[in-house]
Amino acid sequence: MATLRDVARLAGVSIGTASSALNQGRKVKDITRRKVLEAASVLNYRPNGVARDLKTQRTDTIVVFLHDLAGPFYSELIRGIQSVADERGYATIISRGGVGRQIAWTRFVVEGRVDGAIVLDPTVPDEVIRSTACSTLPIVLLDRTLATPYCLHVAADHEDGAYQITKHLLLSGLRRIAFVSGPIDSHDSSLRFRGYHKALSEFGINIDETLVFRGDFTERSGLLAARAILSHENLPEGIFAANDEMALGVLSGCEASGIKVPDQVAVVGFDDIAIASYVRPALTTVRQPMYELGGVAARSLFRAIDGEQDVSSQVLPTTLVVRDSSKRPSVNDTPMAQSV
Amino acid sequence: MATLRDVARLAGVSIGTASSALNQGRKVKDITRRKVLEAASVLNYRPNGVARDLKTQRTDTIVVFLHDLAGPFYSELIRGIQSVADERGYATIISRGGVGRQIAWTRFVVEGRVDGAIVLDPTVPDEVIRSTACSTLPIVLLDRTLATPYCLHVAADHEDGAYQITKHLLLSGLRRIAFVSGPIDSHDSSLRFRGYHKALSEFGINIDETLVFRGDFTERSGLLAARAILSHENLPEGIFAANDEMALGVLSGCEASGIKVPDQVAVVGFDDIAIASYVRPALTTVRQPMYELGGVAARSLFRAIDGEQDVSSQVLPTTLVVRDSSKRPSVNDTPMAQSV
DNA sequence: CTGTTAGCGCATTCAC
DNA sequence: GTGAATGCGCTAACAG
Repeated sequence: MATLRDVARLAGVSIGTASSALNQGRKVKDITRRKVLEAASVLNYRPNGVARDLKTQRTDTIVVFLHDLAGPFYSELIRGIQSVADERGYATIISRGGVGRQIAWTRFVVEGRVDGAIVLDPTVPDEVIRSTACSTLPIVLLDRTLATPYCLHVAADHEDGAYQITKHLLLSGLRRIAFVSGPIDSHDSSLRFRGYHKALSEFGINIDETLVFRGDFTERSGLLAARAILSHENLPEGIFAANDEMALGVLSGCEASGIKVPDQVAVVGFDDIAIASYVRPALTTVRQPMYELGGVAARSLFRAIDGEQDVSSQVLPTTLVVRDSSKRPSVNDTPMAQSV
Repeated sequence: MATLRDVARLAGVSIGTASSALNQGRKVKDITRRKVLEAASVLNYRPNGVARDLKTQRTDTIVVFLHDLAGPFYSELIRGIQSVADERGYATIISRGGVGRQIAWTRFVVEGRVDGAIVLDPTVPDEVIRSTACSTLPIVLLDRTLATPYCLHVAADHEDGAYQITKHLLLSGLRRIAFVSGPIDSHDSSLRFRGYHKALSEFGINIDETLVFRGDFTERSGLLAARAILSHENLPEGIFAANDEMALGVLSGCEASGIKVPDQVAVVGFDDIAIASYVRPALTTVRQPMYELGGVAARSLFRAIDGEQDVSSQVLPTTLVVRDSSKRPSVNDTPMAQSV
């Protein structure tokens, strides 16, 4: 592989001149530039990025850590991030969770092969983040908070989303509403539960412990929860699953038991995954503004990279998406947003 | 940020010794190593990966270029790739298409910040790949062929998959089968058409040009194709859409026109996306072994990185997935009961 | 076992 | 405008 030195030699100039001819560094006579460019082309010269990064102490690259790529909204998130990274001429690299996450974390974040990181992966331990975030490596946390320097937070308003969707059920006249939670250590799930709780309180309803079930965000756990719920002596009127996957499981469970949704029981979820609008009945849910979240996260990160000190945490609003799974036969509902 | 020199000084050893104490380079007396480790810990030392990459001329990183992340099987592909990259201690970075693709391509591939690349993105021009693939940067192409050195190919057997699914319809007694293609320049779509053609030929049926429609792999184009097809003077008995998204559009089109699937017309797709099993009727389709494809691609890439010369192209078998959308009434099926 | 030294390839400062 | 020289931080080869 040809190096800058080879190009310079062939062009009959110094290495410094070759460098500034190739980049827009200092002024170079037009003839000289042409010579250098031609030599570079002849030798099929490609600058060595690693050497440049070492010299300039910048990589112009950010990394995004995702737990999994399967979710449909991750794509939106990435698009949002990229839209602002592209503008700045930064490359965006995506790293998926799993076994290799530690390798990637070490390589990119700890060993400084990127200028900043955005993390949406609950399995990255707090302490790991705390011990790596620093002035040369700011980190933006999505859907999680962690009070430590050089660490910013961006999140959708899960609590409000849960509040809205619960209220939607309450306004439809439902009162006995079951809740299927995510894993016990899920921050999102707690916030959603809080919103659920808040809406009930406003209607003077206390949490009925027998109507709260624990899932783990998988479809299967939703199915199991549905079985438990449907075996309850008196059926709830609504079921709020803390995410759509579980809501799909609940739907299957109801179908298997011959319970009609929404006539006998309304079912709602959270996230608005793609399948939500395809399943029958189409699922009422809450949509997070993933594209915007990505954009805001990236902008915050760049501000931190630029050395701005106090970039505050940000919370973005969610949207209620009303579909068939919560449409009561008798009630006129008030659709806020609409489905595909 | 502390450097190796700082650590060495604090530990009272030479920089070379510090280096070999931190890595598993050469033998270091246990006491010395302990001193170095402690100094590193005190200074919160982190090795500079960029400097190391420059020195060692390796990055231990591969990049995967994907057109989009939204597709559900991309996640599987990545998992397959990672499973083998992880084993080798390589980091896997994912790069999405779009505006930033050029930035990423230049930065990672051209400027040598990775050791190899896997490309599943039809929008990367052939010439770009041809001009960058070299001994220091082998490239594995997924679902595409390009005869050029240091460039390998891995693909699912699209033709055979299409052949199988068409034959499945033929064996169900259908004869007039429409085909909805992808974009004209899609290699995948051509191969699928070829399989369709081959199956028909075997049954002594010639291609009926009036039954071939062009789509662009989007759901919307499937819907449009369905409209065109259903306006045909005599309805076909089956519709083979070259991918599932379009098949979903066809399904919508049939529903909108009051055409019953599969009773009046069978509809099949290709890819087995997640929604395929949720839609009603559930979609008959062809599944690509994405996880395996990823694994095979990564293994081939590593072989090339290791300097092996002739790594041959590989083709992996697909699987027919029969669901309701192709079940003819005569085949004794109860359209009343449904299950996931 | 450990210290010294020479680059990896490039951008950049200082002379001219 | 251009050339020569310096060093980014590290690994590895060479000497002790």
